[in-house]
This record gives sequence, C-alpha cells and structure tokens, in this order.
Amino acid sequence: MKEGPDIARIATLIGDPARANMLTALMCGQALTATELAQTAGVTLATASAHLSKLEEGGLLTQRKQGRHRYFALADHRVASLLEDLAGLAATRGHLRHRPGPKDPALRRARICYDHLAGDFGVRILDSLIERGAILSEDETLTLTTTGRQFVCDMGIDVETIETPRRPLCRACLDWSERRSHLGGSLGKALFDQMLAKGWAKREPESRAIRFTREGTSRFLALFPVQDVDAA
Amino acid sequence: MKEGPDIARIATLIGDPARANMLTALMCGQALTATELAQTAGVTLATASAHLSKLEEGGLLTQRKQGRHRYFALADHRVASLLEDLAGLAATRGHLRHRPGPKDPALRRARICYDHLAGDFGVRILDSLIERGAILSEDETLTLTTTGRQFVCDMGIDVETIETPRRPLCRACLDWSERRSHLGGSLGKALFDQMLAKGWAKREPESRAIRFTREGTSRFLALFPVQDVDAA
DNA sequence: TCGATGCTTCGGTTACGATCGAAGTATGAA
DNA sequence: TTCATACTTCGATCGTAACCGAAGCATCGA
Repeated sequence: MKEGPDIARIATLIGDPARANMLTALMCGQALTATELAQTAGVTLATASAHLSKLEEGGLLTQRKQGRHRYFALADHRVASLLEDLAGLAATRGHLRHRPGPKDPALRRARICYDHLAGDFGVRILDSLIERGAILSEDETLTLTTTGRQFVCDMGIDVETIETPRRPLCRACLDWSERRSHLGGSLGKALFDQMLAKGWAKREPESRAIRFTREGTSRFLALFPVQDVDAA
Repeated sequence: MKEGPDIARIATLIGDPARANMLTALMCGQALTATELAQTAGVTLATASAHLSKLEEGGLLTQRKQGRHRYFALADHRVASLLEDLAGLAATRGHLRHRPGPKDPALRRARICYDHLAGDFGVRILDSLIERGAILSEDETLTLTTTGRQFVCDMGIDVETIETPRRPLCRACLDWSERRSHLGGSLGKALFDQMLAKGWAKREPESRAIRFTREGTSRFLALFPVQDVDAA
C-alpha cells in the first residue's frame, strides 16, 4: 500500500534515550568503545551491546575491531548532519533536557560538533566571515565568495583539496546553545583542524568541550573580529 | 549531567509507524483532517487523535479549527526538511518499506515533496538548471547564478518576493525513488506552483502523485531539456 | 430542538522492547 | 597454559505506550 523509505525505522533507532546519548557522544567525531558508550549512555554493557548492534544494522554506525576493543563511530557526515538538524529543531521547540541556563559554560563557549567548532566561538566564526564578505549567506544557504577563497587561502588552507562532491563546503548548522548558526561543512572542519594544529586549542578528554589556550583565544578573536560587543 | 537538546524526544515522535505515516502524508503540503490522517495511518480515530496531540505538543504539527473539522499540517518547512533528510538517509541505507521496484510508477515519475516536485520530473528540473548554468552546484549547496535569475525572471517568477530569510532559495533534496537530488527551497516551490497555475499538472486526490497533462508534459520536457537520454 | 458528524477522553488490554545478570566467546598478557 | 579484559548472547522481567470500543463534547444542518 504505502511506498517509500522507512523513516520510522531510523527515527526509532534515534528515539531511544540510551541510543540517543550514544549518538550524541559520537558527535565528538572520535570513535569510542562499547564500554565507553555504555557509560555515557548510563546502561550496562549487555544493554549497550544490543543497542550498538541495532544502530550498526540500521546503517547509522560503523564498527572497527582493534584487538579486543570495538570502536564505534558515526557512519558518515550525513548521519552527523541529521543529528545536528534534529538537535537544532529540538532546541527551537524548547526540548531541552535540562535548563538552558549556563550549566556548563565551557560547552556553551566552545565545543566540538562532529568535526567542527560550535558554541559561542563557532557562531563567531560564521558571523565574522559573513561580515567581511567571505561568505555569502543567502537565507540558510552559505557560499564562499572569491574574497573568502582568498582569505582562506591566506590562512594556508587549500580549498581545492577539501572540496569534495560528497560534502558541502559551507553548511549552516543551527546551534542549540546559541540558537544561531555556526559554520559546518568541510570548511568548518578545515578551520577547526588548523586551530588544533596551531595549538590554539585542545579537546577536553571525555567531553565535547574545547579548551582554548590564553594565546589561542586572543589570536582567535583577532582573526575573527565582529562588529558588536567583544564580550567574549 | 548531560546538556543539550532532547533529540530522542523528537525522534521518538517520528519513530512510531502510525505517526510516521501521518507525517509522510502531510508532506503533500496540504492540511489534512484527523479522520483522513487516521485512514492513511491505518488506525482508528481514537488512536489517531492521541498521536496528533503528541505531535502537536512536540511542535511538529500545527492545528487549525474550521467548523467541526480539525486540519493538521506540518509546523513549518524545517520539519519538512528534516523529514526529507530522514527519508533520504533511510533510502541510502536500504530501508524501504517495500520493494523499490516500479510499484507505483506515477509516484516515481512525479510526486509532491511538501511543496515542490520530486521523482523523475523533479530530478530533471535540477539537472537541467545545472546544465544550462542557472544553478551552481557546489557539493550539496545550490546557488542561483545571475544567468539563473534571468531565466527564472523570464518565466515570470519574481525572485525578490520569494526570497525570504526564513528559507533557502535553492535546496538539494535527496530523492528516495531516484537516489539523486531534486530542487527544493522556495524556488522549487515557486516553479511547481507555476506549473499548477499554468494547468500543466494536477494533484491526484488522496495521493502524493502528480498527473501531468499531455501538453503539460511536452512543455515541461521542452523547458527543462537534459543532455542524456530523453526517455521520459 | 433534534439528530448527524467530527473529534476527544476514558478505561482496560496487549505487545513490544529496554533492561539486567549470568553464562559464553574472543583476544591479549603473563 | 592460564588468567584477565572486552564484548556478545541468552533468558527472564518489567514498564511503557500503542491500541480499541464506548461514552462524552462540540459543531453543523434541518
């Protein structure tokens, strides 16, 4: 009778709280073991194992055996994008798990969103790039301008190599903490990778939070100025 | 402990088969009554009513009273986008409810996708616009070029009026039947609206299928030529 | 005023799936 | 070999939520 893709199947996979916690944890972009995921999800290893099988069978996760460990990661960036969109929608509908207050300031300031920067700092990047005319924001669609290509090139990023047909270069990713968009896509990833490489920032272990060094912060603020208040 | 939007809540809402059927039915862009939705979902009115309350409370649906009828529709295009993405992902993961064979040829040829054209015809629009340089396809991000603006303008569509900050002008929407992208966004809607207005095509009642008239088909194929085989 | 239609609420049943402990398998270390 | 770690499978329990029929409201037409 009905024809079409089975959206309920995938939605059900994401819909279980334990599985949603696992997927959210994997948004850090790193592969995690079954034991680690069981802990973050708050269930026993037996339960986690069952969940992970389902997620893998559903095509949301990939598994990599390494010795006696099993590392799980999101299947690809499309899954990550879907989760981001879901989080963005949930935020605008007021579905927050806890108070949206300044619970974890570090997370709200700078955190990883699959493979790029989110939070206050992430939003600032996009705002700044739009202000200087590097990115054209047509509604929710982002385009890197000629000016932007030059700017990015000056930073030592080769646009050609990060431009693939499998992923958008620029992507507006709605931020649940800021309720504004930050920069995703392969450019978002490249910029973040470079900050790590330059030693401006480091990932906090066991968390999605990103810790900027003192110098990293000032360099960051200088590189991405914004018109409004500089109350960073 | 955990902070962030509750993605599980929204995913659970979509994850129930009956609710997923309702949401899919509403992708036709029309508002439907509770009774109609109950039928398409295959449940009694009592059950449907409970589902609809949940969907509304979750912010996915809006309700409009009209006499003794209650019309339900998707809350906004963001919800529609999410459902589209979900369907696209489900399709690439091979989660089809039935054989992906030519079950309903009419649906595969031309059907409505929230408010724009999908299926073989929908894919053709985007392919053709890219070929003639009207749309620049940078990865998965679409931009209307100057050439494109002129072309659309010649068709009698005023780009200024359909350009809103709330919705992208062009959006690549992965097609579950074609496994290729078709054109969504406000331009996709505008083009489709015009085809209906010109009498090229009509919606089938009780279905997402679009029936093109004989003349409408030839006009359509002429307006959107593609290099490859014209085996439409 | 009365009946018909469209929908919601209530109460009770049922089924599915999330969960855990315990036992089983695989890999690595000693 | 033997033990420890990492994970899976099994079997049983339990809670939630989907479901329906019947009764209750609300709105419309006559």
